[in-house]
Order: sequence, then C-alpha cells, then structure tokens
Amino acid sequence: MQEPTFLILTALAAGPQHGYGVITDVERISDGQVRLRAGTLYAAFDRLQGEGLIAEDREEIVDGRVRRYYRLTGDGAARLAAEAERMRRHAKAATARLRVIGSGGTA
Amino acid sequence: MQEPTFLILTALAAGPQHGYGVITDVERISDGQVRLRAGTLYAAFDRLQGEGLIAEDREEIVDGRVRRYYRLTGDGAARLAAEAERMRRHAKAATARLRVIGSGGTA
DNA sequence: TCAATATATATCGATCATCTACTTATGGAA
DNA sequence: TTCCATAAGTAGATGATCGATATATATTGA
Repeated sequence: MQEPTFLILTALAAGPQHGYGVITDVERISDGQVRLRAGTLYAAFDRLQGEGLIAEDREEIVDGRVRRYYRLTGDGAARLAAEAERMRRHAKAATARLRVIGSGGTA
Repeated sequence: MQEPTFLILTALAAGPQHGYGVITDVERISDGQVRLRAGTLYAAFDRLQGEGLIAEDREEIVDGRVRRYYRLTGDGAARLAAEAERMRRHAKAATARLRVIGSGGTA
C-alpha cells in the first residue's frame, strides 16, 4: 500500500469525511508534507470502495454543493492496522541499522 | 518512496551487499512478507544510483560468478533516516486513530 | 457587474515503480 | 544428467499516483 492510500484510510479512521476534508486532514497528519491531488483521491475512493476497505456513508448538501462522505469499514480498519504495524517494524529496522552506521561502524 | 525501495536502502544500511544478498536480507527484515523480484531490484539499483542514494562498492568473483556490491551513500543514509521518521509518524497517527475506534467511539 | 478565490467533486493522459516472466550462467546435489 | 540454489539481468504489462483541466457555487473585492 502506498503512502497516499495509507493516509486516506488514516484520515477516515477519525470518522466519516468527504473528499475535500480528507485532503486537508491528510495535509495536517503529514505536517504539510503530503498534499493529496484530486486525481489521486477520487481514484483511490473508487478503488478502496471496490476492495471493501471504505464505504459511502451519506451525502449532504451544504451551500448548494454536494458533500459525499466516506467511512472506514471493518476490513478497512483491520487493513490499516496491519499496514501501520508493518510500517512501524520497517521504520524500526531502518533506524536500528542507521544507528550502527552513525556510531562509527563505517569509520 | 515505496516499500521495496525503502527495504533495499535498509538492507544496504547494514553494509555493502550484492543483489541476491539484498533479496534475502529484505525477506528477513520483513519477516518473509516481502520477496523482492529481480526486476524490481535491478531497476531500483539503476534508479537509486542515478539519484546518488547508493553507489557501486566493488565486484567480486565467487565460484566464477560476478558479485556486484552496492553501498549506501551519505545522501542515501540521510534519505532513509527521513523516510523512516516519516513512516514512524504516519504509523503512529494511524494507530492513535484506530485506538479511538476500538475503544467504543463507533459503538 | 465582473473577476478572483476557496470549496468541492470529477475525469483524462502521462509518468513511473513494481510485477510477471524470461534469459543466461555456475556449482552442487539427487 | 537433471534439478535446484545462487547470481545478474532484460522486456513487457499493470496500476497507483500526478499534473492538468472541467464543473459548479458562495464570497470577497474592485
């Protein structure tokens, strides 16, 4: 799973959100480092819905504009948890090996 | 940066390794979850060398077969450290939000 | 009243990393 | 002598993401 997809699921883990809300939320989660593109987001929505990881929650009309809310499914939450654990382990492995270099392994 | 690329850099963070060594190392790091394909590896080697994140270290002839060793450059180590930190934060954010769901937020 | 900006959804074409599959080669084991 | 593990490499296909663009509305300001 790629970073944008992971962050979309993470955004929805906080509760149902609409597309534009996910974009701004992802930007916040990543400290402004990841700015989701509309193309990425809506393609991902379709794909993740097809995989059963997210589902349409409801539609609202606010100021004459449609807001389509998506929510994380049980499968989506499980998948996100698995990916988070996988990333945690990989990050830990990399950091441990980099520490060895830093502490004079190469010198 | 995608997972295979991250794991290739992580493998090289333990010291210079040749292609096949990286494949087996990555499999070990990821607990057997990630099996690097030759196509992925050698394409990544070319790309990462072009980006200056890795460099050719030396060539050895073992049992009549060439072993081409690659090593992590300073830039590569810095990049890997940055990616690891980014992943750590994202994993943490996801886990924190999933905990809220788990503790009865949706119920 | 007209232009610009923020919100909001959506599509299209291009790019690029990865995957599948294949090729070549050696040494050792069955 | 056939098969497997090791070892490097290429070609073509797939698919996620990106950049650009289109649409529509409300608000702000010239």
